[in-house]
Amino acid sequence: MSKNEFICDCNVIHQQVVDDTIKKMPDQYLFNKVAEFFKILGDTTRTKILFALDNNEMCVCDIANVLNMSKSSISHQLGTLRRSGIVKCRKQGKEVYYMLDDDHVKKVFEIAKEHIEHKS
Amino acid sequence: MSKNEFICDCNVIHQQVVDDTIKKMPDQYLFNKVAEFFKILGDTTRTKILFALDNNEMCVCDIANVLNMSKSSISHQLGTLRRSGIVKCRKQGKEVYYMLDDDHVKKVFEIAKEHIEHKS
DNA sequence: TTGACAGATGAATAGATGTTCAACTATAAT
DNA sequence: ATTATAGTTGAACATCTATTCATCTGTCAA
Repeated sequence: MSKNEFICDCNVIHQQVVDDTIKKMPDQYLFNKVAEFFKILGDTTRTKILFALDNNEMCVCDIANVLNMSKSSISHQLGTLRRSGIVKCRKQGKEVYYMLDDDHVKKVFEIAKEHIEHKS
Repeated sequence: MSKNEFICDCNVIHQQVVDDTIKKMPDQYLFNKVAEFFKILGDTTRTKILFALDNNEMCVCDIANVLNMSKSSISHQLGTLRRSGIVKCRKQGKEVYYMLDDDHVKKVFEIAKEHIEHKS
């Protein structure tokens, strides 16, 4: 595949607007990162976990009980959240305690709630 | 499936924290809505479309050209964004112009960018 | 040392999702 | 009326992803 190959199957109607917009578009990397961030938040299980951790740090078994889901499933999702830098953990004995590692998540949640309340 | 059936396969370790957290959890409906909102934003094509519409309204062909993607693909994604109340459109002749329909989206994007810049 | 339990992890499966393709509607121009 | 173009839409396909299952590690207690 050539770098300059065009996939688009239709004509430009407003050349000026298209050119200006292309000039202003950030690079692919940023879009991927942004979409990745939202994708992480776009799952019911993960949103519940993050909400549960909003006030307290919690161990895996406690989170599993709050959500009434299997330990394994929760552990997988916590791994995803940890690799994304959204939660962090500390080990104490047999247990692993998870907590939020990003103030941005709280803010984003607030705005999402506003959006939903506004639309409904 | 009974309403009271438990799927969780492990013991509660901190009963007080678990009880308090369950009490504070919003209902299923809100979690679904929040996750749905983020899921919509969690796709590179859609994030690009929203960014492109940040300054100007644009017709489908123009957006397709900016992203160098097929008309059909863009139209499908615009449908998704419209059904979620994130963009709206107006028809003029043969063309359909799309624009952002939610101030919350801009705010959420700002915070996402902060998050990414902070982590990298 | 042995048994029990918290947690992690890879493979497998089932369900969700994005793009393509083809067919369709609607509007404008000849 | 006919033709061309903008846009929509449903089906098909390929890819991605969440949960489950089985297995593994590490820590504590007896």
